[in-house]
Amino acid sequence: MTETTSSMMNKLSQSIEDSPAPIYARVKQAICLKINSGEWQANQRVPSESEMVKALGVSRMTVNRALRELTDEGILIRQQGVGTFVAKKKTHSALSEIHNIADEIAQRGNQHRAELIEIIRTNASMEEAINLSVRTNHTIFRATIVHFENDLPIQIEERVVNATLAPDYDKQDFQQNETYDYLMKVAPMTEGEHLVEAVMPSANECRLLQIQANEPCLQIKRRTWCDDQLVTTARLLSPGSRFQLFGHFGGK
Amino acid sequence: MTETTSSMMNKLSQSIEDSPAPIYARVKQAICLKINSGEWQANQRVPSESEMVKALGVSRMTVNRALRELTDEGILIRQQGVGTFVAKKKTHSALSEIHNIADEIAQRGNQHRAELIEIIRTNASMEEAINLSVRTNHTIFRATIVHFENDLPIQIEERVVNATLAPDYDKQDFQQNETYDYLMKVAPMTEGEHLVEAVMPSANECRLLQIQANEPCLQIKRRTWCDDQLVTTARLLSPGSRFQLFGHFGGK
DNA sequence: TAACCTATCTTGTATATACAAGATAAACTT
DNA sequence: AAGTTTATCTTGTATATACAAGATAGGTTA
Repeated sequence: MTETTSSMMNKLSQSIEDSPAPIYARVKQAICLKINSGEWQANQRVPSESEMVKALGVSRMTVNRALRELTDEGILIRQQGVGTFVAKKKTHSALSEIHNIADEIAQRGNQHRAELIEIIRTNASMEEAINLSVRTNHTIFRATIVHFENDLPIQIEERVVNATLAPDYDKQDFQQNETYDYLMKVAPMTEGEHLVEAVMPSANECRLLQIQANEPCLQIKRRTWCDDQLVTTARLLSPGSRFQLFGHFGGK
Repeated sequence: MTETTSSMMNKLSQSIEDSPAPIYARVKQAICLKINSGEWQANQRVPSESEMVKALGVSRMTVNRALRELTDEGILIRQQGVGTFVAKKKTHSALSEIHNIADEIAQRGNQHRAELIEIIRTNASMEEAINLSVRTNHTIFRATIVHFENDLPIQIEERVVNATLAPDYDKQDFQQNETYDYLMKVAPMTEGEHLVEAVMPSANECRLLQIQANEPCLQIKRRTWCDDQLVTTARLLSPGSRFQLFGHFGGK
C-alpha cells in the first residue's frame, strides 16, 4: 500500500463541511469524492469504521450507515472481519438519452408538431402528492399532449407537473415543445427513472393516435427529479408499429 | 379504511418467527409477505413505527431500518409527519443491467423455473450468419425456452447461439438456467444492445404464455458481443400484464 | 369567519453502548 | 514442523435514548 491510513484520513476529514445535509450523507459524499477523484483506487482498502470515527468525530453508527448504503449502491465492498474496499466501477448507461421526442424526430430528419389536448391547474390528489412529494393542497398542472411525426400521431403525453417548481408551465408554447426547455430551465433534471410496458390503448387513445383498437402500445412512465424534489411525472403512449426503444450497453 | 391497525398487527407479529436471519430482515420479510399476499394494498397506510415496536417487541431503530430499506427498494413510500404507505407494485426488471430473468425472479423472492421447448443444432441461415459474423456453414444452436415465475409463464426466450464460441451450450441444465452462467463463462459479454417494442403474440405464443389473444406483449431483441464477436441473439417475449422494464439515470 | 397557535402524532437522524461473528496473525502447544 | 489456541482486529446487528422536523386536528383568538 503506497499511502498510509492516516494520510488518507487527513484529507477526508476536510471534506465534511458544514451543510444542511445529514451527517451520514456528508460522510457518503466525502467518500464518493475520494473515489471519483481517483484518490482511492478500485480494490484499495479504505479506513476502518473506528478510524473514521476518530478522524471525523462522528459516531460509529453514522459511519456504519454511510458505508452500508454505499455498499448497497455497489460503490464499496465490505467483508466482515477483513475490511472495506473500493468496488470496481460498474458499466452504466442505457436508454438514458431518450428525453425529448421532438429532438428524436428532428434527428431522424422528420417534422415534429405537438397538439395540446387539455391542460388543467388543480390540487394534487393524495397519490400525486406522494409521488411529487408535495402537500395535498399544493397545485399541479395536468396536461395531455399529442406528438406528431410528419403529421402522423406518434405519442400521447400525459404529464403532471409540480406547479410550485414550474409556476409558468401552462404559459409555454406547447406546439413548439417549449415545455421541455422550460422544465429544464426552472428545475434541471438531475435524476430520473422510467418504467416500460406493453398495454392496450383505450378507445379515446386509439382515436388520438389514429390506430386500430387491436394495436398494442408501448407505455413509458417517467419520473424526473431535481435535487431530490420530484418535478414531473409523465405517461408516454406510442403505437408499437411506429415507436421502438433502443438501448446499448458496454463496449466503448 | 376497512381494517383497523391492531388487526393488521396481530397477523404481522405471527410472521416474525425464530430464524437465523437478522431481526430487521425478518421484519422486512413479514411486511413483504403482507404486500405480496395482497393483504396490504397499494397506497394503503401501514402501521406506524411505534405500533410495530409494540406489536413485534423490537426496538424502533430496527423497525426503522426495515422500513427505510424497503423504501429504498421502492416497496414502501414514507412521508415525514404523515406515515408509511404501500407503493404501487413494481414487477420491473432493470433495463441497464445484463438481463437474467432467473436472478430477477429470485430477487423478488419468487420461484423460477424454465422449460426447454426445443433446441436444435443446425447451420446458420444467411441472416443468422450475418448477425453472428460466421460463415453460413457454421453451426449454431437455436433454442426456445419458457420461463416461469411461481409456475406462471412470464417469458418466452428464443435464442440463437454461436456454436463455435459456446460448443457445449446444449449440454447445460436449462431448467436451472445454467445456460446464462455458461455463456458468461465461455464468452463474457463485453457489449450489447436491445430493441424494445410492443407487439401482439402469435397463437402459439399465447398458448405457451397462457394468455388471451388480445393481450399485448413486450418484446426485447437483444444482441450481445464478446470482443467484437457476436455471441448470441435473443428474442424475449413477455405479457404486458406480468412484465415491465425499469430504468434509472442520473443521480449518484 | 379567518388566522393563528398548540398538542400530538408521524418520520428522520445522531449517539452511546453492547454483544455477535468472521478473519488473521502471533503465541503456544504437541 | 504442524496443529491449536488466543488476542485482537474487522464488520454486523440490536437497543435505549434523544432531539429535530413535517403534518394535522382541534382549539383559541382577532
